[in-house]
Amino acid sequence: MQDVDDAYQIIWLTRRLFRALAQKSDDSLQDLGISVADRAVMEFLHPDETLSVPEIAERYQVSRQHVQVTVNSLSDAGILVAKVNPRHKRSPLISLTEKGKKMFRRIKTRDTKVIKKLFSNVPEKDRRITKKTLATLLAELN
Amino acid sequence: MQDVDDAYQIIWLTRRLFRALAQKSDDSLQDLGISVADRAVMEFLHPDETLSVPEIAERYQVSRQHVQVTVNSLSDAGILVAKVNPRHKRSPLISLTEKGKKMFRRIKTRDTKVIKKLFSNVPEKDRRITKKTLATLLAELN
DNA sequence: TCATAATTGACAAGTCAATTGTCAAGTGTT
DNA sequence: AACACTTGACAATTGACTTGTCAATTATGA
Repeated sequence: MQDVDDAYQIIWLTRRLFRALAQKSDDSLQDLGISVADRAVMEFLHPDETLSVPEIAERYQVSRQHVQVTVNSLSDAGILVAKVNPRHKRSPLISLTEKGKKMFRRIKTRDTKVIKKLFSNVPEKDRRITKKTLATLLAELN
Repeated sequence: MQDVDDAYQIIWLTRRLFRALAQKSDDSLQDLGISVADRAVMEFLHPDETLSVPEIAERYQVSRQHVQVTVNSLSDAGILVAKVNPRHKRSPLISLTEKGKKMFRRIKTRDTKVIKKLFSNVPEKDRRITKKTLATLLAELN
């Protein structure tokens, strides 16, 4: 059962890693008053996407209600703007404000530093294979 | 920035995969009335570990209070037993009951089937590399 | 050995990412 | 015009955690 053993451990490691990453991410975003969910939404809109809430939800693979809440709070904070959607009166198009773009650039710059350090001991080939493997697994699950 | 790009995607994939796995795991455990957290605790005790609550918490990297709650509920369900700890009157040693062992074996058998299928397109070498990469990242974060 | 510090179970309250369900307004289809 | 679908707003709930507090127990170091 050696074959299943590695598989099993990959799954276990995915859990652990997820939690550790979420923790780290959370810490890093704290001073900006941004949650991990907020960050994810911003990512879909950066730098110049213009999407309705249901569209974001679909890409994020999350309920539209959840996205709605975070879009609303980011809008209140002046990070997102809603522009009239010619195709749907009730469902405006959301995009980053200048403030939002600037903030996301800042977030990404910080992340890049951390990620570089995090992956400093992982050779490029291994990164590619890991990426491919995870993508395969994810595809298999959907 | 190609190097950071793969890294970035690995992190993103870890998130996605975690959620997809949690969903799957949840579905699979539903009929047994076991949560993902319950399962994790059972895993640390299977097949014949005997640990106190704080010890489980340390291995799980989770607060002892959280483990306590799930241990209590699993004990109520007859899945775990507490035996007197000669080294600490207030902190009994926890282990799986026969019922608990049987249940975990069942869970693991089911999982193995799913995992085999899930990894059917991932060659052994890639599994090893993925495992190593994730372990490296996790270690780096702690 | 004795005071003080650390560990532990029980209980409580809160957080965070997410879900499901419902309603009424808006849209598209036949 | 009738009907089904989409959407934003609102509400309630879930699951996996956290932090904090209390009182009982155990470890320690002068």
